[in-house]
Amino acid sequence: MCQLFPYAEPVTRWLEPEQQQAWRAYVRMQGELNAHLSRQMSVDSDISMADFAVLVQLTDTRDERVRVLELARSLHWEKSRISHHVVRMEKRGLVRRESCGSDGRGSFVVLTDEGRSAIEEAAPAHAEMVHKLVFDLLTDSEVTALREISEKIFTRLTTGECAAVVARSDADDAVEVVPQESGCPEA
Amino acid sequence: MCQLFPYAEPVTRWLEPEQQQAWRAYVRMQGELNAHLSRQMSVDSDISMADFAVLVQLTDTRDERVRVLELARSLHWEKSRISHHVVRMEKRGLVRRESCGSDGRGSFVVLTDEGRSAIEEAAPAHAEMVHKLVFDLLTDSEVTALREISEKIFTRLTTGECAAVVARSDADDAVEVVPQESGCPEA
DNA sequence: CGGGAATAGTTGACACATCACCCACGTTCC
DNA sequence: GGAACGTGGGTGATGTGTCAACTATTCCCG
Repeated sequence: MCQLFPYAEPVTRWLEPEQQQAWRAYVRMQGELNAHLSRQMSVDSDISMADFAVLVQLTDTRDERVRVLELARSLHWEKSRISHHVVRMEKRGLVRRESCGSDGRGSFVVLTDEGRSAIEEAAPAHAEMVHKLVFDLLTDSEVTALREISEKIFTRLTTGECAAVVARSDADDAVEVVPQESGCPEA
Repeated sequence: MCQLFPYAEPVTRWLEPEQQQAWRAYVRMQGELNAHLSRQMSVDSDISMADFAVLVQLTDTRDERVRVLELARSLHWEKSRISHHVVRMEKRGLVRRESCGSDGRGSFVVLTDEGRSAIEEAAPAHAEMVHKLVFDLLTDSEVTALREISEKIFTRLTTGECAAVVARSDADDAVEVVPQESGCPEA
């Protein structure tokens, strides 16, 4: 709508006041919540949220071993991020690497005993924190709303055009997206 | 419920299934949304979300100059983070530093012309992105819910015990919080 | 069989956040 | 006036995330 300018000076859609308020509130909350949860976990369990996420994936798997790229996909991380992170976790003894017989390129990430006890120590406090900071405050309908809002946005992010530009596991996988301006034939 | 263990093995409050779903959805969404917005901004405006946040604070101020710690407080950043970041932004010409006459310790961060044009270039695309990824998808009541949920959690985070442990602008400001167990006189 | 193309994963440079310290200046109070 | 303490701000080491480029293997197809 409202293509007022023949030479297409882009009409900016700024946020309405209520949208502004909601957006600012969300951004602030999300930043603080992340910071708080990260700090809490690293203070009383000596692992980071990122470590925790990796360990959760490992414990969720039978055999407690996962291929590196499968890890990347389930966490929505870039493969280089996973690679770096696994190196660091290996140095700290949380995981171990094993080469994959059937595919010479591949390698497994395997949970160590130390890794298992780390997550077992961290999980209860983390769950308690999430309760205290989130679910103890929200009504049932707010919990539902939170899920629905999150799912809508997430779906938007991972399907269609957005996904094409952004959902890439690394630079060399990036699909070359020429915008194409489909609705706008040149003057 | 279920205090089965007389010697108070801490009973973990795990998340209910609906809470689990909501929490997972939120975490995934929040991660992807952050990533997407950051990438979009750095791709088509050559500044980061952090730069953007700083520049917004500067343009919101009369005179376009702000004291460093005031910046830190309004952004809820640690002062060392602001300090490092201002150094980098200064190197790229987005801001300039000026010493403060009335207080020999202090210094101002001042918006440069280059900084102003950077944010003016970045803002419309960012606003459009927020529309496309968030507000175009949500009903009015969902927008309200998002704000309320965010405000509740944020308030929880910045008041009371949480704030004491976590809301610190830097390590040496950290209040030494001895838990004190106020409701629990020693045996 | 041979020669791309895709796949699995690594590496190095850089940007960024945090932590623990540090220093300079200002305030207060004796 | 100066000791003690608070405040404004900076520094360097370290851990982490991203990008771009790279190696090694496997797949596909003629």
